[in-house]
Amino acid sequence: MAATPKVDTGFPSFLEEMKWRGFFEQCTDEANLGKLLEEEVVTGYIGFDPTADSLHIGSLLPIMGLVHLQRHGHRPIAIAGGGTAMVGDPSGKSELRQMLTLEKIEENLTGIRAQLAHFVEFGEGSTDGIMVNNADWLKDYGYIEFLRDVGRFFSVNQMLTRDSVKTRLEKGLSFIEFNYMILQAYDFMVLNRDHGCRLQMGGNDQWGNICSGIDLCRRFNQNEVYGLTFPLLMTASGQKMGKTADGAVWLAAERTKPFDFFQYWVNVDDRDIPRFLRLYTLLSRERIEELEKLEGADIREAKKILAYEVTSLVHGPAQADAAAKATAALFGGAADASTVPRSTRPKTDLDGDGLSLLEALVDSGLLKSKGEARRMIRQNAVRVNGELIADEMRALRENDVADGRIQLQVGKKKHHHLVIES
RNA sequence: GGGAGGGUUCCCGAGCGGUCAAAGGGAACAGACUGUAAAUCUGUCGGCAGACGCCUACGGAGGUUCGAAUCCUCCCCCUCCCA
Repeated sequence: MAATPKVDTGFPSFLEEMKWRGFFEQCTDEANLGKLLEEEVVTGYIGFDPTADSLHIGSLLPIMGLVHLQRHGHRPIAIAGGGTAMVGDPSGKSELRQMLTLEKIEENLTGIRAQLAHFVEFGEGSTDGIMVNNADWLKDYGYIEFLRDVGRFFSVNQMLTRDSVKTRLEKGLSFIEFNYMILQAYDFMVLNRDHGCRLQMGGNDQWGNICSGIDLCRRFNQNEVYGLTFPLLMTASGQKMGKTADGAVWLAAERTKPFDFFQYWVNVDDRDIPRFLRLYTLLSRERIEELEKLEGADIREAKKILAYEVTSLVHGPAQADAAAKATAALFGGAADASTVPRSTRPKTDLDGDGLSLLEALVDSGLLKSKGEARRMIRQNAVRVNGELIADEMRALRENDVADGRIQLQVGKKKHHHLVIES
């Protein structure tokens, strides 16, 4: 079985590239990990939480971590936390999160599995990735048994010193959350034992959990394993990655349309561009350094490239092309508008009194309620076919149709075309 | 188990019988300015209705009152102190 081929990355080593790209926050034993990576194919893993049926931009960073690992000729494991999702990680959260049902988690796993396959080559070869679900070994483990097998290796004293626990001690921490660390450590032990996994990566908030896993591997398997964490990303404006008014930016096309996804990246703060190019694209070092030199309005070029590259990674080149084209049409004045978000309506909707603009704005998904639509019109934010609308009672009629469509616009950035079918 | 303090609109957080769709801040959105950026200024920020207004909201269920987010009862949840 052929292994996924190693890629010429232009970097001397995996760690070098991770550092340059900004993935490297801290590492448990850099010298020895570096040596290991040089000597053999290393299996490394990252866990993903199946809290929704799609991953969002926040997960893109760890995903890219796996991608780079594989490109350097190592073997990535993506572990879906089907078991641990039932418990809930207290790290970085201020309160107990909602518990998920088993069925819901199963459902979510299916979606996530498919998404990860876009990034990582899964298969049987020596450097092909694999995907596992920790529910397989956690779900039916008996409580008493687990305590005797695993619990005895954990010191409560030490657990209490972990940041993830310590910060929650003031607000309160339920016992179930307190156990999360043990479960994650156990995961690492299992992957080490059954798959020879020697490295766990994750966000820096996972540091404590990773360290616990390393300890457990040493005690259980007498194996030396390593941990590497990524920085916890904030945008330049201090926001968590990937949050917009409508919530998270998702990787699933059904949740966040490729066009909107593309737009998210185009609208990124100037200050984030260098970092994002390094973290979220596979562009070469030379190319990125070139783009980083851009200043002022020229940064927009870099943004478009960033948007194209990321969209292409997530949705494929065809979707990225389409989004780029639509963007050019809407913001650059190019003629081709064929890829702008659209919906169709029968011509008869325009008969009689016509179609209420308010309704059209809401139905198209541009705005959430008619009230909001009214407000937008009052604020001079709504345009039909490029023309500013002042009348809330405006109706769309046949003479608004040009070229088979009516163009709706809210604000500067939200566009929608109503395609009229006769 | 006993005692104290809490649960308010996306988040934080005022309100403690009518003038409350609820102060203030943050986030977000829109307008001006720009480069589909940032900063700044202005405006908006539960739903329906052109408007009058109507409806839904202050942990849950009842009750008192002309009238409750505000008072009473029971329940659920959280924090703290004692055991």
